[in-house]
Amino acid sequence: MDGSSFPIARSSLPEAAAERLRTLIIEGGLQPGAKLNERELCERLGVSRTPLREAFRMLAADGLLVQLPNRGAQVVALSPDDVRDGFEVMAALEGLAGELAVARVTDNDIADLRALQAEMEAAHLQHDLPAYYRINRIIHDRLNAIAGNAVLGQTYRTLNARLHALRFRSNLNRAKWDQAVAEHRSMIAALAARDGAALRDLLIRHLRAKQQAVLASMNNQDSEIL
Amino acid sequence: MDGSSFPIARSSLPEAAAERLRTLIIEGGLQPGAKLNERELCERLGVSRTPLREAFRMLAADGLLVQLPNRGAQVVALSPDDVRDGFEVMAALEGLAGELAVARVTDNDIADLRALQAEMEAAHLQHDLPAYYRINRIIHDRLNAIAGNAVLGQTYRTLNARLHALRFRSNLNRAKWDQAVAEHRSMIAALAARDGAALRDLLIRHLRAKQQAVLASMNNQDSEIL
DNA sequence: GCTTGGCATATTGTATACAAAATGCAAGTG
DNA sequence: CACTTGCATTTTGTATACAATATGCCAAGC
Repeated sequence: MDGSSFPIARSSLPEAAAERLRTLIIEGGLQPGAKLNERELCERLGVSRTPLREAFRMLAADGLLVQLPNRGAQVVALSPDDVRDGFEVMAALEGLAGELAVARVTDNDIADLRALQAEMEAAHLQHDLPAYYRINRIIHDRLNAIAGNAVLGQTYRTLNARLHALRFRSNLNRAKWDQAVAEHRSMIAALAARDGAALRDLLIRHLRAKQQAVLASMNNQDSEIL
Repeated sequence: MDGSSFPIARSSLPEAAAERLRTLIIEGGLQPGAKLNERELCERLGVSRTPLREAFRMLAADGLLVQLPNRGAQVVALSPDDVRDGFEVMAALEGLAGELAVARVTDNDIADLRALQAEMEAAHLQHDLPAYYRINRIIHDRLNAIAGNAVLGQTYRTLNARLHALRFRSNLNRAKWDQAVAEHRSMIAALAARDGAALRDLLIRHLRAKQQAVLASMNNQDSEIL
């Protein structure tokens, strides 16, 4: 592919519908387990059933929907086992991303990440959880971008979307939050030192901690929400 | 999910069409880069365009097809970069499978794997390459099953299908074949010893070797086919 | 009173008709 | 002669009509 092509990605109706539904599912507009009535959704999205059904197939392949023959589609409701399994795979993927990133990271990348880390620590100091989550996500995405593996990036984003469909509020108490921020600082240090094994290890531990927190909040109704 | 439900999986027309196309792509009935004419495929598969298009969406989500707006679908043609990236992710996934399998493997599992290993070595001695590939695949699938992570299994199978769509004939010469068989023996030993780190390491090396072989055969027209 | 059978309704599944876009070809122009 | 331009044809995109299946309700039987 040379740089002279500018493919206009006029997204088709099925893609647009899928994107809209994806957002609704991840942001909670459609609750886990919710049954999706085709005719009703057609009206809400302003498309006919054919493109909507193609969108369903796409989202089902991503694991955001389950389609039961002759009984329609519903938003996936992840079991604790699904969450455990999903985070285990995420940890392996992020670990790989760390190893690959070490081999390709530039000094500019590290400077960018340090700036993001500073923003994140500021959000942490100000107890600004939404900003923290936002920057956190950007940092992880950036790491994946540095890794430069398209298949990894695609797999990561798909699985991440599925886990986010939980709309989990992990029981992120103060101690865990402090811990997570510290881990991020170590990660950037490992990346700057080009220590792939250490970075992989940190990322896997980081994800395991998140896994434990999410699983705990799934079991505890009264989990501490911060 | 309790064990008392027996959902009859009457596969729908789109699913059946997708399965048929998947087989055609993986086994070479449809060559990489081939343009898929909807009307023609409808006749060949005996379905109308609506379910066929839903099948297209499913396969595109699996990465077996690419769909260009207003220009139809075509079988994916993987670049060397895609292959490199794909095998890197596969290695990470198999490594995880090894680590997880160690924690759950039973003595029966190990006995089964040893029997498969013996079959594989017999195929190797008889230079029966198809049988070798078949048993090899069964062993890797079995390892994933023992790992008991549904998300991992799903991700693994999808990516595996995409890589198999290459219909690669790696330049598997005698030395590499001997090496691969020996590696398999070591893997089973590591599993029997419940040594997760060693098994992970072996699996990753094993996949890296395969990656190199496939990449080499992509570059060399005259690669040694055995 | 609870279950079962059958009917009416609603919903999903598939085929097809129509619309929009791309493709290929031929004629015209510099 | 190469390049463009316009038209006919093909192909894809979307909506809708019809078919098949599931769902819910009510009545009848045990």
